[in-house]
Amino acid sequence: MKIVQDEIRRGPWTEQEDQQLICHVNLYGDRRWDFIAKVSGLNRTGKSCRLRWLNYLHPGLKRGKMTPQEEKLVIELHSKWGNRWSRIARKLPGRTDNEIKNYWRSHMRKKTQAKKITMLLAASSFSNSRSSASDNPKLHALPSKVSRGDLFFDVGCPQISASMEIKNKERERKAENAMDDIWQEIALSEGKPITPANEFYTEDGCNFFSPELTWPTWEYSAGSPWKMHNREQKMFLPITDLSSSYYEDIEYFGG
DNA sequence: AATGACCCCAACCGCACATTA
DNA sequence: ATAATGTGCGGTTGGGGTCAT
Repeated sequence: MKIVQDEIRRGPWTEQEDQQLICHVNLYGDRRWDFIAKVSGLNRTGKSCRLRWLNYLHPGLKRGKMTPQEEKLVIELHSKWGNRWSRIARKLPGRTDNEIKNYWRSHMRKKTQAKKITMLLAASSFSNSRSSASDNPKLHALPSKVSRGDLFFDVGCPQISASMEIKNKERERKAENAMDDIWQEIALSEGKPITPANEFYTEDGCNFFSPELTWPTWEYSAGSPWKMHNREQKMFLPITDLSSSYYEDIEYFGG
């Protein structure tokens, strides 16, 4: 006889699933995700539960737009550490690695594109004032939609904008997806070469304005079925007496 | 108003590493 | 010592929302 297992659920979480997960994390702590996935009755994988908790349900999360300070810090830290999103996230209280990663991809790319345009325009007008933008193969390679309202600055050149309505958008999109290109572009636009992420790394060297992220963690009492691993202990700074008002005490944020 | 293009972000995947049995 | 299991991380994808035409 074949045991038919309930199919593992995927995709967006419902309000009810969220409540169930919160309830069980409160009971068992935010570790043993496979266990939580099983006992909660959620037909989700442990990984999925962990991700939902860390990226969405965690009480310490900060929602909303990145502040200019946060943006600056992300840029600074990324120049030091590269795509070490989780490490960068630890320096931004309430922000997740996923959030920073997404932010970087969307916002930094736009910023880079905008910079590239100004550089190309400057180069174009300097090197060859006779040729039009449409003659310039480099300008053909520019993204077709750079003048959206949320761009970091206004390109402000209607002739160029018109010339940028390029036909082969598919090719551009694929090119844009290459993360390495983005880093190269950023390095170029900043006028400095890319350096290995670890080269300048010191844990102390990044105290800009944010204090070390202190994620709330769970008390592991003697009676608790869970024990914190050495690795995990290292991940969290000591926090005293969270037991009484775990959620209420979680507030940081900013400077 | 309809449609297509694009952006944002939640969620997934695969891999690597740590821990446990 | 090692296989199995659990967790963390970086990269990628897909769907919904928004904007431009």
